[in-house]
Amino acid sequence: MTKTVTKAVEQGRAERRRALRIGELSKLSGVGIEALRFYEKSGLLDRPARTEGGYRLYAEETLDRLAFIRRAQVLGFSLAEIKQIIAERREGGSPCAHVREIVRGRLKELDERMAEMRRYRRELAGALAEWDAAGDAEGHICGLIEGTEIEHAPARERGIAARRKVKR
Amino acid sequence: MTKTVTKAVEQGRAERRRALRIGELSKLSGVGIEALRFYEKSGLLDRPARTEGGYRLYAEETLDRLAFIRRAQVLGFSLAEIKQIIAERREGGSPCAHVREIVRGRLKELDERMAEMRRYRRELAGALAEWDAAGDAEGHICGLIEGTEIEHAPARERGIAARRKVKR
DNA sequence: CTTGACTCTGTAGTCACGTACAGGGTTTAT
DNA sequence: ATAAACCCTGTACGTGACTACAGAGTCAAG
Repeated sequence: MTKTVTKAVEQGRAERRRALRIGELSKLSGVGIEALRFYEKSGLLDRPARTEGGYRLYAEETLDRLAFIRRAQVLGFSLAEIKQIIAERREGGSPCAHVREIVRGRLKELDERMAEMRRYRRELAGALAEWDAAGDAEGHICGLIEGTEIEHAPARERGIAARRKVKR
Repeated sequence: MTKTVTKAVEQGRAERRRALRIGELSKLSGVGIEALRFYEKSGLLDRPARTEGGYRLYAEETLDRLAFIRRAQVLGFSLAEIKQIIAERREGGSPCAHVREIVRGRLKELDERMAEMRRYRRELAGALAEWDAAGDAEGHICGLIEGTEIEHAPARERGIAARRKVKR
């Protein structure tokens, strides 16, 4: 164990200031401990060094990696995509072409989705106004909804895993 | 069994043209069989009549109900909300006040979300343009992502279960 | 009366992204 | 040397809206 500690210290001096244990990394990065382990299991984080006792020892670079992951997530990339990007990078290629492709697709999706949302907003607001004016009639569940045209709901709505629940 | 069949036929003549079996209802409504059973279990569809053998026999009104559900879904209501609306209606009250409330909330959410999406779009498109101009540098995974400001991602992103995966 | 299409119940699995234990072992400060 | 604080693995749970399946029973046509 002294050996490992020494190694960690050497690293701390020579290569990096210090190795982080999972709790420190969690605090510094804002990513929960469980999530860190989950990322490791999912291949988003490399398996870190360990102490003799089995504790994970992260290099400080991991903070950069995590920042990358968070940013990419905020940009709407799924963990699977992020993983792929990282893997491409590791294989020496520049993943940016791929990233660019994804981004272009995302932009297109986004535009479609925003158009749809505008339509939807119009519908909702229109229905609301109408209802305000007319009051509720009998014999149906709610005219507000029943009166809404549906005109064959757009087929999409898949693949925009984007921007869900990236906390903080 | 003759009794039930007779009842079904009476219904077919007197009240409604015919009772639908689950497969027919599924085809006519476009809602999968399993989903229909799931809706029943979730309280979105009333328990239908049954043949002696236990087959579900749906009144044609069920099509209206399903259309209602689909429309509400397209409008961004969750199944839980839809269920509540239907329940309120059954209890004699007009759910429209409640619906209106939900709709108002939805509109607000929607506006926020659209604003966020516009921001996001700008970020993405900006990053893309920048990348196109600058080419890729070394030493990082992808400047496209790494260069993106993150400025503390918006806290929201919850409660807009809206418009996900309403198929067809 | 038999065949094949249909339907039944109940349980389990899917997706994405984690969170929450339980039941241990390790490190560190005193 | 001991207690507090930390960490380990593995599994199960949570969401929302379904989908899949197994194994059994029912219905309509020929």
